[in-house]
Amino acid sequence: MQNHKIPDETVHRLPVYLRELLTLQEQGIEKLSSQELADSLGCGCYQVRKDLSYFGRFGKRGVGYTTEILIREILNILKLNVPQKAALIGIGNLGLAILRYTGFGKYNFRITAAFDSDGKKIGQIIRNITIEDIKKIRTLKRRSVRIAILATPEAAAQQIADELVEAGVTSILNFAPCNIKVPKNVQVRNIDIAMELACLPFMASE
Amino acid sequence: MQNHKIPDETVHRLPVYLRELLTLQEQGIEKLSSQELADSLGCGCYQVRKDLSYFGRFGKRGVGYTTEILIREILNILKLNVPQKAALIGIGNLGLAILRYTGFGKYNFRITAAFDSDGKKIGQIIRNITIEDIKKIRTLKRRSVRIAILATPEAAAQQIADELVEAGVTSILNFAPCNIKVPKNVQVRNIDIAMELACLPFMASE
DNA sequence: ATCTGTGAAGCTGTTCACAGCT
DNA sequence: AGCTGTGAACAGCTTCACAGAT
Repeated sequence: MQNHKIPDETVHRLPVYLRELLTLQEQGIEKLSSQELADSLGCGCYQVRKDLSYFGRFGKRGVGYTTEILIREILNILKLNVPQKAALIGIGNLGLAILRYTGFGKYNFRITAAFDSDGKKIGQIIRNITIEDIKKIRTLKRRSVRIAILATPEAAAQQIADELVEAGVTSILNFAPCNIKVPKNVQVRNIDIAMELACLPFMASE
Repeated sequence: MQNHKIPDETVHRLPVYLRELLTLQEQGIEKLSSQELADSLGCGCYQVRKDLSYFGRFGKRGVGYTTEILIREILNILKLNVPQKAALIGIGNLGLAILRYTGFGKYNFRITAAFDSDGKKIGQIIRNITIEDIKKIRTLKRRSVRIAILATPEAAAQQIADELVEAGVTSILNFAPCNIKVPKNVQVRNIDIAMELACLPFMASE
C-alpha cells in the first residue's frame, strides 16, 4: 500500500479506471465492487484491486467501493485534484483538433497556451486561447506550465522539445512522427497514429 | 527465429524501428549495427536484436544490417508489403485531422473510406475521399476493408463498433473516449489523449 | 456470506553473456 | 576483431489463493 515500485502499467490504467468510474457515476451507480468495475472494463478484478492497493485501501471488505470516494482518490493519486496546465505547440490539423477538444476538463486539465510559427495563425483566438509566436515558448517557465503537447511536424520536433525542456517543461506528449531526445528527468509519451496502425495487420493475423 | 509467442511489446516496437530506419535511409545510411540503431532510438541493442530474432536472421555476423533489407523485412513481417486499406469513421475535428494527414503512405496505408452521420458533411470530398453516410458501413465487407479508425463521439462509439465488426472489420483503432466491447477475435487499440495526459502529473513526480 | 487487500506463485518480457559467423 | 543471434538469468507484471474485515 505504499510508495515506489509502482508498475508503469498500473499508472496507465488508473486514468482508464477513472474514466469508467465517471461514466458509471453519471449512470447513477454509487457503489460497486472490483468485480463490477472490472466487468465494465473487460479486465480482471484482481488487476483492479492490485493496482489500487499500491496506493491505499479505498474499499470496505465485504462491501466494495463507493464510486465518489474512488474517483476522488484516483484524482488525488494522479495529482488531478489540482488544476493542471498544458501548453500546445503546433496548431496544424491535429493541434487544432486538440485545441478544440473539450474533454480534458473532466480530468482537471486545461490548455492555457498555444504556439505556432505561422504568422497567419499567431494572434488567432480559439476556444479563448490566443495562439502565440513559438518564440515565446520560454515564457512557459514563469507561467508555470510543466506539461506540453507537441504537435509540430517532424522537422521542428527536436528543436522545440529542447526549447520546452529549457523552459522547464517536465512532461511531453509527443505527436510528432519521430523520436525526440530529452534529459531523463523529462517524461515523454509518444503517440504516432501511423505506428499504431502499422501494428494492426500483423496483430490481426495472430 | 520463428512463430508464436512473440511479445506484444516487440510487435509495437517494430514500427518504431521501421520509422527510424526510413529516416536513417533518407540520410544516406546504407548499413548499420544494432548498436547504431539502438543509439538512434534511445534503446538497448540487445532489445533490437532480440526483437528481430523472433522473425528471422536479417543481419550478418561481424558486419551488421543493410538498411534497405531490414526495412523490407520489417515491412514483410508487419504485412505492410501489400497496400493496407483503412476506413475512418467520424469526421469531426480529430477525424478531419487524420483524413488530411499524409504520413500513412510510407507504411503502405491508405484511408479508402470515410463516414459521418452529419448530412452537411456527407458528399464532401477531402483528399480525394468522399465522405459517405454512416449507414453505408456495411459496404466495407465487399470493399474488403478490415481496418477501421473510430473517431466518433463517445455516445456513438459502441454501436458503430458493433456495425464495424458486423461488416467484417478485424482491427479497430479507437479514438473515442470510452471502452468499446468487441469479440475477442477483433483487435482494438485505444488512444484517448486525455488518458495519456492524465498520467503525466503523477509520472513527473516519480 | 461477501468482498477487499496482499504475499506468493506463475508468467512474460528484458538483459546478459557468449557461441558462431564474417 | 567485430557484430549477430540466442539460451539462460533476471526483473517486472499478473494471477492466484486466502487471510481479514464487515
